[in-house]
Amino acid sequence: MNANSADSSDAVADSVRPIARTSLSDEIIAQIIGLIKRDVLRPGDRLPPERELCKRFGVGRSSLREALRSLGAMGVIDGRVGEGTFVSDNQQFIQKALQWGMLLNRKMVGDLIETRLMLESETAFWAAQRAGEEDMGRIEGALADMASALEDSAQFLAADMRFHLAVAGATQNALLAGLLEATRGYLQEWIERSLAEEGRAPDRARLSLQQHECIANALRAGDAQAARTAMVEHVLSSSEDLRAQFAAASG
Amino acid sequence: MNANSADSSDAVADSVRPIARTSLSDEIIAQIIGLIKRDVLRPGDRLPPERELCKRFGVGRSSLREALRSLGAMGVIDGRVGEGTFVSDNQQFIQKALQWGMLLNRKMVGDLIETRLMLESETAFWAAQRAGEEDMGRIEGALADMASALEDSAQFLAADMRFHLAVAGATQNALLAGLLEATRGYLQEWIERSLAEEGRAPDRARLSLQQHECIANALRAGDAQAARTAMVEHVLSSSEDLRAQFAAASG
DNA sequence: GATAGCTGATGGTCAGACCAATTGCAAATA
DNA sequence: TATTTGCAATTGGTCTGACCATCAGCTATC
Repeated sequence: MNANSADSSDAVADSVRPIARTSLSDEIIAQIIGLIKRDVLRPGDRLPPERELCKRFGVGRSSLREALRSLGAMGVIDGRVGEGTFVSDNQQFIQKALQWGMLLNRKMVGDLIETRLMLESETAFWAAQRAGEEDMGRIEGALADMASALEDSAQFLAADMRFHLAVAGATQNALLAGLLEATRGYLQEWIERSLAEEGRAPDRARLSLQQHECIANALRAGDAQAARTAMVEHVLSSSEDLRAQFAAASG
Repeated sequence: MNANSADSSDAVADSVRPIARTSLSDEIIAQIIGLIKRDVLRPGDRLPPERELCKRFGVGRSSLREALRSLGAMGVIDGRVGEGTFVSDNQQFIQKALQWGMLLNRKMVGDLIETRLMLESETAFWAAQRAGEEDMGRIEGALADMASALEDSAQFLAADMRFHLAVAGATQNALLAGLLEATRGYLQEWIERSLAEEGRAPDRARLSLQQHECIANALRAGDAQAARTAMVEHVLSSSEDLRAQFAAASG
């Protein structure tokens, strides 16, 4: 290779960039996401039948279906045979991601317990600063439900979850709320077992309720530090059982 | 509907649950994930050609390809025409999830900046308690690179990122590290602009280096509180520019 | 010894067909 | 009339076989 050709190839390397080689499916994905983003397609909406979408996009059914598959894998859409394909009501990428991660890496459950402490405490911190009346209503509603379900562990747990999700929502940070919801959703299974196998569920529930009241008070007062502290205390105490449960399950 | 049929249908409702109706693709996905989890397939490995996988799984190519598409959407595998399909070296579900979320919801960038503060500070907290010699080596190596690249903002930024990722790795919590890596990866673009358009990059870099040294010292000392505080300070100061940048871009 | 060109392997796409589940309507039934 | 039964259309799921575009590696050429 002589000096001349070397020069020209360097000049080319600086001014030329690889052309985008996107597959048909990827373009379809981009278009559908665009439709959802621009609210042309809303959660719950039904997409046109595949065969019609093929015509509209001008592609074969394989390409279209592969695009739909990708969207489905991310939980963006959801197909039901005989009915149609629907835009998911709740766009939960992060849940999906954790789901996949969990499939591939079981240790991740341990990490999840740990990460949850951080997520919960920080959501409490920010929720205290940002919760509006509506948010507080949801939070205290969940608290009331917990109080009236001390004997019914399933209902108690459901209200418990509502409480935490309401707090997450009050942060006004969708990403944070999504992360919390995802981790919580995954740990829920273990939490259930932990509560069920305990035997002394009512006692446990009473303590939990008390801790939640503490958190709610801090939120209502707008005291971010207190909210975080209360949440840390709660999560730590509830994590103990959880860890034991997990250790037993994975051992 | 008479009383008898009502009774029986209720009895059925209680004891019968919907049978799992998993599609072929989903089973293929499960099997491939199983192979990866059991280390039969390792990151970087090449899968058999599609046509051969079809025979082995005993399915048509559409089903197989839709399965591969799903895995691809989650970043588990990666197909290159003419070469083959490969298991991704880094399994980054969370990155993928954020990527999708970002496509669908632009506000998420704002949330990301906020969430990053929490992630960074908490990783510092845990890293201080768990960093081994190897981790500290990586961290201090990155710090040295930063020091020697004060004038080269691109290199400085790269070393900066290495620093933060090394800290994340030191937590020994893959989930936390993944979350941090994902958020960081996404903000990197904005961080670059923020540094580039500033003009006074070297000054900015010097301050940044100083803050990183502070963090590294706390980590080396195993002082978790100090590490967190130092990280909060650093991220807050660097976030100011970032926020301005983002506000300008989205405004 | 380097280059251009050929060949085979491989992912990407298409078309048409059939299957299975679901819905909705219409006919048969009580 | 009210309920059940049964058929037909719709729709996602799958299969087949074909063709294209791209890439790696080999081969013949200069």
